[in-house]
Amino acid sequence: MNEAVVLTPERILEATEDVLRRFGLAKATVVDVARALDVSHGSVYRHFPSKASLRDAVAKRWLDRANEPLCKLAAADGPAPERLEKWLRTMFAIKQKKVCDDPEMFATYLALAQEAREVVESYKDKQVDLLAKILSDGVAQGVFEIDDVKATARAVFDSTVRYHHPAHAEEWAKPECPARIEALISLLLRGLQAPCKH
Amino acid sequence: MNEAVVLTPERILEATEDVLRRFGLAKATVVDVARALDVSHGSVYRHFPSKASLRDAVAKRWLDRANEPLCKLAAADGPAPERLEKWLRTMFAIKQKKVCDDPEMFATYLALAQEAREVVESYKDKQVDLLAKILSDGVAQGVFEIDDVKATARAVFDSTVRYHHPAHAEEWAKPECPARIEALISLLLRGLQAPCKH
DNA sequence: TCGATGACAGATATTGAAATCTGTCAGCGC
DNA sequence: GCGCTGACAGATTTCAATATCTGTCATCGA
Repeated sequence: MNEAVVLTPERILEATEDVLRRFGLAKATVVDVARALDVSHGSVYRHFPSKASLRDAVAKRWLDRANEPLCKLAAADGPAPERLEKWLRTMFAIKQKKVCDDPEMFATYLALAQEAREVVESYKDKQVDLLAKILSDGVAQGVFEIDDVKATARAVFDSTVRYHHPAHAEEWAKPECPARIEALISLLLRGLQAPCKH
Repeated sequence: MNEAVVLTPERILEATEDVLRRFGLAKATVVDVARALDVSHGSVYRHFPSKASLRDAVAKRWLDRANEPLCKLAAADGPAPERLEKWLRTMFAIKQKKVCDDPEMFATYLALAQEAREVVESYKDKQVDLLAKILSDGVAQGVFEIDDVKATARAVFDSTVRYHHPAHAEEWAKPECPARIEALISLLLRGLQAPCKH
C-alpha cells in the first residue's frame, strides 16, 4: 500500500481546509471534500461522524495555528505590563491579518463563533488562561495588584472583545481604530497597575 | 378635516413600529404600513423618501426612548464613580430588557447596527458624550485622573461592547454574565481612579 | 478482517416562473 | 392648489419542482 494514498484524518482536514478556502463555508460540501481526495463521500464519514465535526476540526487546527505566537508571548519573560500590551496588540494583529489573508476561513470562524460552538469556547478559555499567566507574573513582579487573577483575565479579554471578536471585524480597518486601541490599552493597564508605588 | 385622519410622519412612524413588531424586520413592507393606516403606499412615500429612511426614523425614535434614562443619569449630581457604575449597569439592563420585551425591534436594531447605519453611529456618539460628561465630572471632583476625557470615554464604551452591542445579545442570559460584568466594571473604575489619593 | 464503496432515504439547496414589493408620477377629487 | 391615489417598471421575494447533499449501511475487494 502506498502511504500517500491512505486516507487519514490529516489528509481529510487538509483537503477540507482547501475546499473551504475555495468555495467558502456556505458552498462547501462533504461531497466536494471527497471529490478533492478522489474518494467516495462515505469514506469521509468513516473518519468524521458528521460535517459539523469535520468543520470544527478544521477550525480547531486553524485556531491553534493562529494561537501559537500568543502562547509564546505568555510563556516569555520580562515585565508583565509590556508583555500584556504586546500580547493584546499581537492578538489584534493576528485577527486583522487573518481577516485580510484568509477571508473564507475567517467567515467560517465567524459562523462558528456566532453558533458559540465548543471549539471556539475552548479556544477563548485558552486565551484567557494565557492572559491569566501574564497577569499572575505581574502580580509576582509586584507591578500588578489583582484580587482575582482569573476573573480579571476574563475582564481584560471581555473588554477587548471589539478588537478580536469577528463580529466587529468590519470596524478594524477604520482610521480611528488605532487611537481607540491605544486609549483602551492604557485604561486597562492603569486598572491593573499596583497603586501607590512610590 | 378631522385631525385624526391627517397622515402625519408621526402616525406613519407609529404604524411602522407596530408593523415591525408584528411581522419582524424581514417581513415588514411599506405596503403593510400603508394597509395599517388605510392609505395607499404612495402616500407613505410622500412623507419618507425610502423604506430605509422610514426604518431609520423608527429606529431613532426607539433608540431615543431607550436612551432617556441614561441622559438623566449623566446629568445627575453625585460622586462620579458611583454614577458611572450606575450608568453602565443601567445601559446593560436597558439592552437586556429590550431584547426580552421587544425582540423584533431589537432584531431591527441589530440589523441597523451591523449595517453601521448613520442612526446607530450618532446614537453611539451620544452615549460616548454622556460617558464623557460623567468622566469630566469625576475629574472635577478629583476622583478621576484622565488625560483625554473624550478618548477615555470612548475606551470605556468600547470595553463594554460585549454587554451592549446586540451582536453579543445571546451571551447576556448566561449565568456567569453578572460576575464577568462585575470584574469588568471594577477593572475599569480602577483604571479611571486618581492614583495615590492619600 | 478492514477500509472503502455506492445506493438509498430524508433533509436541504437550487432554480426559474409567478407574485409581490419599491419607488415614481400623471392625474383625480376636495 | 394640495394631498392622495393607483397604475406602472424594474427589483426583489416567494413557491414549488427539481437537484443536490447528508448520513447510513449492506456489500465488495484486498
